[in-house]
Formats: sequence, structure tokens, C-alpha cells
Amino acid sequence: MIIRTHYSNQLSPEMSGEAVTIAGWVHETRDLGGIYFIVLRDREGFIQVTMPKKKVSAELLEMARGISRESVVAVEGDIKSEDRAPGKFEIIPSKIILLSMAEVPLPLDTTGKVGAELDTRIDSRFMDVRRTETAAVFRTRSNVLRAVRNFFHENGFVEINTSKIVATATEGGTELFPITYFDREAFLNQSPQLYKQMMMASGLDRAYEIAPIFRAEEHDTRRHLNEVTSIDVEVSFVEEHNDVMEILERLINYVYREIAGTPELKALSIELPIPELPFRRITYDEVISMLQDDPNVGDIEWGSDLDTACEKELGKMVGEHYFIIDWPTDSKPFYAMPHEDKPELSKSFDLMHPRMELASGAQRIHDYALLRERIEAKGLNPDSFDFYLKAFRYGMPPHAGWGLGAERLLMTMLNLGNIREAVLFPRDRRRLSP
RNA sequence: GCCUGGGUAAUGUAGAGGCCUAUCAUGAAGCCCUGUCGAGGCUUCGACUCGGGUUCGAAUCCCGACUCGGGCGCCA
Repeated sequence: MIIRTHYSNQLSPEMSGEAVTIAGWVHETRDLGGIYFIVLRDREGFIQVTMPKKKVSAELLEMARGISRESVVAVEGDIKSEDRAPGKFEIIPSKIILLSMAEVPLPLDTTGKVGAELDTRIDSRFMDVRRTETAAVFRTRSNVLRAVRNFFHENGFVEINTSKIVATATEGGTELFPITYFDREAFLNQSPQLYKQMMMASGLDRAYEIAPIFRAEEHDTRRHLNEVTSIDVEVSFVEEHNDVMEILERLINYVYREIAGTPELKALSIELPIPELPFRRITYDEVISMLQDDPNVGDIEWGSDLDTACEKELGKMVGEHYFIIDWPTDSKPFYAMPHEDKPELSKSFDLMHPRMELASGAQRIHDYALLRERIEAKGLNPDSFDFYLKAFRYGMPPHAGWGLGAERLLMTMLNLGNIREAVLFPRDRRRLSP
């Protein structure tokens, strides 16, 4: 049987007289001599446990005084309506069970009186999450992912799971983490791209996967990690890339609407304006001319990717979510579909938040011969893509998809300064523990 | 990989060559206090990342190591 009978938010002054058992952490204690308070914290909030000298036994009071902050306790007692108590009620304990005594000193303060640096917090993440704000971030993360799944299921998607251990020959463009697979070399997957495409040949039609991806780039910024959660989508029987862009913008709008007004958001004091549909579409060519004479960015060469200064400048100009579409074919991976009438441009897109890139996608090449040709043109060996190309030889529908960074989505929604705030146990160039 | 700024008690900080056996707050320990809610009052505890150097004298200046942050690149 679960020790606790009620969470803190299930109690009220109207329940006065009722016997309950609450359980959680000793958040704070206040000793006023003749009366002793314990503020107990559970997942849902705080409850005041009050011990007036005359109403509880001397043994119980002495025992309670010996419990250190952040120790885990269960408290049996009666609810008492009390105007002087926070929330207008308190618990008068008949029994306090010490379940786990916390050592002193604590690695960081959980009450919000003293700050702690991100590095300190991550070193003791279990305790950091005891802080109201951090808990609100990770519960919002949970809410976001639930909203994403709800959206997908409401829109006829099938959730898939693909392997994170791969032989080799992924899409290129990034460094991979090598691992040992029995006596062979293998790698952690940089993206489910090839696998979700293969599933378009399976008839599932609309598939999504939410899973970690691994990139061995030695980047060192506030918006990069070596392990992130990718929200990946692939849709069959599309006519063009815009078909999946519409799904993406509707998803973003849906998630914002689901998250706005949640208690977690209130705890973080965040007002969440809902991005309006449709998002602005700007072609790569338009971007180049918009930035052409901008003094804040350097010379831009047609065909190159946009650097950070360009992203920032565009973000300032547009001021809300937008798409950059029709990127140069050579700047995108081999599977991006070129425009029929203008093959130097691809049917590709990036979803941008004013702060940074959130997602990228494209219509994919579904023609076996063209795909093979594009692989070769990128200087890759088609033989090592046999497992993938095979799916294009026996009936592959036209398809398109995208990958959205879950951490970046959360980061931009909650205006987090560092992507590490959005991950419980971030993996970056330096950190491998905890 | 490049540029740049840091590292002082358990946490967050003050400190700019002698005023530092180092400030303040949180905390911990003890005492007082029957309505606290960042409780209050009194007392106590606890730190200059490491290694060299300069100097009569170094937390402070210089060099190196380790380590953390910010910007860029790479990347998404």
C-alpha cells in the first residue's frame, strides 16, 4: 500500500478533522519555541505541519526537531482548519515517520533563498528538480511531449521505434560516436532519417518517432548538445514539402495552446503567446536579398548555409516563427527532392524561431535511380546504403518529413537561456556524468 | 578548433598589492521565543582550485595546469 493517502493539492480546510497521511521532503522548519513548524513538500506543493507544544507529545516534538532539511518523512495526523496557516489549513501530527535522513550540508538550496549555478545544479540534478522552478520546467517538458503525441494520434500517425545502433553510412554531415558491437564497429545513430523513410515503403503512411539522436560534434554553445531528443515525422502520398510544413506549424500551434495556462507555466511566470497560423514562408533567395546590404552580417555567398549572425538578424526582422524554404540542393542532404523546374533548389525547409532553428525537413526523393545518383553526387558509396535503397525498389510512395528538436522547442517556449536547462542529464562535449 | 571572461566556506557573493587570522546572505550547531510563512534575536562554525614565480609583503600581479562560463566555428 502506498504510504501517502493524499498529495498536498488534495487537501483543503473543508477536510478539517479528517485523518490523513502525507509524505514528502522536509522543505523548511521554523522553531518558535512553544510551536514548531515543518513545511513538507511533495510533488504537488507544500503543506504546513504544526506542532504546538501543548498539543503534541514531547517525544514527537523532540524527534521532529532532530530531522534535517530535505529528509524524507511521512506524517500521520489530522487536518485542522486554521486561518493563520498558509492555505487556511495545517496538519497536527500524531506520528512522524522518518523514512530517510538527509545529510548536511545540502549540495544546493531548494528554497530559492540562494541561487546556484547551472553546473552546480546539474551536478546534483536530483536535488535541483526539487526546486519549484526546475520541476516546472521538466513537468512542462512532459506536457509538451504528451501534447505532441496527442497531436500525432489525432492526426492519424503511427508511433515507431527504430534502432539507435547503426552499422555505418548514415546521411553524412555530422560526426558519429563509434561503439563496439561485439567484434564489430558500430555507431550511435545521428538521426532516424533513413529508417523512417524505409517505413514509408511499409504502408504505415504516417509515422513519428520521439527518440534520442547522437552527434559527436565538438560544439560548445548554449543551444547544442551531443545527445538530444528528436521529434521525427514522415508522411506518404504528399505532393510537395508544404504538405508537411502545414503539419509542423499546426503541431507548434497545438502544443503552445496546450501548454499556455498550465499551472507549471504560472509557476514559471511565463506568458505564452500562441504563434498564429500560417507561419510566414520566406524563400532562401528572399533571405539572401533581405540580408544583402545588412551591416550586421558579413558577405553572404549564394549556396551557403546561414550563419548565426544571419539567423539572429532574420529573427529580428520577422519577430515570430517562420519557414525558410527552397534551399540550394547542394546545401541539403542527398535525399532532398530537387525542384523539377529548378534542380539547383530543393523542396526543403527549416522552421525558425527568432532565436534559432527548430526543425528542418523536405520532400524526399522516392525514385530509386535519382536517389542513387544523388548519393554518388555527394561522394558517398551507394553500396553502403543497400539496406536503405532496397526499400525504394519495390514500391515507394512520394513522401516528405521533418525533424524537430524537442529541447529547442521547450527552450524557446520557456525562454530558457541554455539548452541544458531543458534536459535532465545533458551530454555535452565535457559532461558525461551524472 | 578560435576568441574572451571567470574559479573565495555546503550554496550564492564582497574583494583591484599591506586596511584580510577575508565581507555579506543562505546554511549548520547552540541558546531565547506559542502563529511562523525568506520568521526574529544572540553566540559559534566554515573558504581564497592546484603548482611555480615577482615582491619586504599576494585572494589581488605574472606563468603553467585543471576547471566553469560567454561568443564564434562546426552542426541541428
